[in-house]
Amino acid sequence: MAELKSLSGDAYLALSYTATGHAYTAARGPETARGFGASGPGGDLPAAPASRVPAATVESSGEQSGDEDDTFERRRRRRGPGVSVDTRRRPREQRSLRLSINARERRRMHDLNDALDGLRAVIPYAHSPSVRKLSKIATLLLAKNYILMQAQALEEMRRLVAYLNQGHGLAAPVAATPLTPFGQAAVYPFSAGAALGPCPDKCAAFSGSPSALCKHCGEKP
DNA sequence: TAGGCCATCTGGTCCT
DNA sequence: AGGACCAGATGGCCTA
Repeated sequence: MAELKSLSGDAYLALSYTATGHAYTAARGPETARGFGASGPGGDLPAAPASRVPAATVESSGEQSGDEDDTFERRRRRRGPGVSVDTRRRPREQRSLRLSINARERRRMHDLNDALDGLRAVIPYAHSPSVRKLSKIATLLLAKNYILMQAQALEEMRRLVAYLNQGHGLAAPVAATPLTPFGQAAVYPFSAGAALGPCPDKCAAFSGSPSALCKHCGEKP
């Protein structure tokens, strides 16, 4: 269960992926080794770590490479002629335009990844070098659930304020459901108190329902 | 080795 | 026309 161990114990408890029922995991290689490096020799082409770059990418990314046309043609043949960038352009112009489009797309994806990194930075899970980075899908799902939890916390807070404004003291219970101060324990998705659940990995401890992200969900404790 | 996750390339579509 | 966005294809790396 390394996937879930890679997160703080309860990080996944509210996580589920019901749309397709797929069991996503957070298992990943050490992301620190990836990163996005400085621009490569091709100008604005980022120097993606060679270890992650497909061979064809390496060839076609280097604008100065003598093999790039071969690679381009190979890919074009593989995919069939299709509609090239602009059939009225000369091949050299086509190639140049294609490279520019590729670079733009690469930048766009890097921006997207930067935004995801920003999201990872603000959602609560164990951030440490020994913990794998959340996958993209896990990041989005966790963020969604975190937002929902925060909204719920806000609502609890409003109820508490309204209650206090009616002249009641803090000593009295606010609602039928017992609340720890400010109701946080009831709404915070990763509280240590939510350690009991049907899943051996405690992933369903908070939501009370098995997480599709946890392979151990449904197993007998 | 299979499965998960990812980066990149590519063609298509829509928008400005 | 050019840029942004999207989805499919491909191949590499990592882990169980």
